Amino acid sequence: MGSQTETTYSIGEVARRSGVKIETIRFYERSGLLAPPPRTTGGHRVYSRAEAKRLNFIRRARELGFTLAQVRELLAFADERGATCAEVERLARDHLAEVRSRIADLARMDVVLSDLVTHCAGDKVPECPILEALFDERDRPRTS
Amino acid sequence: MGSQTETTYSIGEVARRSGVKIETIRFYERSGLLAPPPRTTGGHRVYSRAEAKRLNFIRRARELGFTLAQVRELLAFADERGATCAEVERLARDHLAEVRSRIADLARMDVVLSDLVTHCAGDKVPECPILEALFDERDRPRTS
DNA sequence: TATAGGACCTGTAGTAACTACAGGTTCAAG
DNA sequence: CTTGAACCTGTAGTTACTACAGGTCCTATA
Repeated sequence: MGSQTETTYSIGEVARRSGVKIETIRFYERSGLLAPPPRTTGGHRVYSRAEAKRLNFIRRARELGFTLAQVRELLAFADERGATCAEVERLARDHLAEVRSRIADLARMDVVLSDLVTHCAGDKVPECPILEALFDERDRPRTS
Repeated sequence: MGSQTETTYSIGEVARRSGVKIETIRFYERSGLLAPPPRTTGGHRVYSRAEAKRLNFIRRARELGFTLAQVRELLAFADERGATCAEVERLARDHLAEVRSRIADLARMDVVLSDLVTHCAGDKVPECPILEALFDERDRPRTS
């Protein structure tokens, strides 16, 4: 029974180390992404180095645009330490496809908006071409 | 007092014509984007052609990624029929900048994700390079 | 040891922009 | 007059947090 000196952190410390805000950490705990940590006698959360790593993982995945549901899946794969690499890859590929489709959507908006703002010749015109264009009835989504 | 024959529409008709769902129309009314329309004696909403145009405007603006707050502003400009073209242009330019910044964010995600998925060599590896990379502590956001 | 004040606690409500009910009422066709 | 589609209100759920309010705890200093 050697008394191991394990480094522990308060929620504020773990927040600083992982780059995830305190409120968000508590939110992740409520959401089941993080196991409820042990507490001090006074009720303060006590974290180990492992939680900091886990939070870092979550932050990185979120920065890459994974949803929390996807992060949950990724963490499940990571937890079950098995030959699930192919599934992780599929998840990442699906997400990449999603990201590209969002880029395509935004690129379309860019084209139309760029066109609109170039047609706006200062404030000399009584009728604003931008407003006109928006009132226009073209491009109704197809009614299936 | 010539009795004018004004075409009127039910909420369902106006929804079909504008491409905005019924629930969304009611939501827009609650949100103050649409004035509460007159009702039949039974309480059903009665719309005129003008509301259909307005809804079409909202839909087009939303498709271009304007927020409802921005749509509210655009509609206010359109309502006050004045020399506010420059302000409309500013709003559109600001939004265009926002769209481009979102594209840049997504493009960065694309780069990292593409890199991750190419490093994943099927299921032959015991340790998944994607998970490894996510656990990695690089790229912490700067603590100001 | 007392105390100040920063860090922490819970629980609730707010954000954006809808969407999805439940449980009713009205309208229009036959 | 009856049926059933369309409409009505009001509330709650979604995503991923963020922002309180109103407390309690921890720790460094005097």
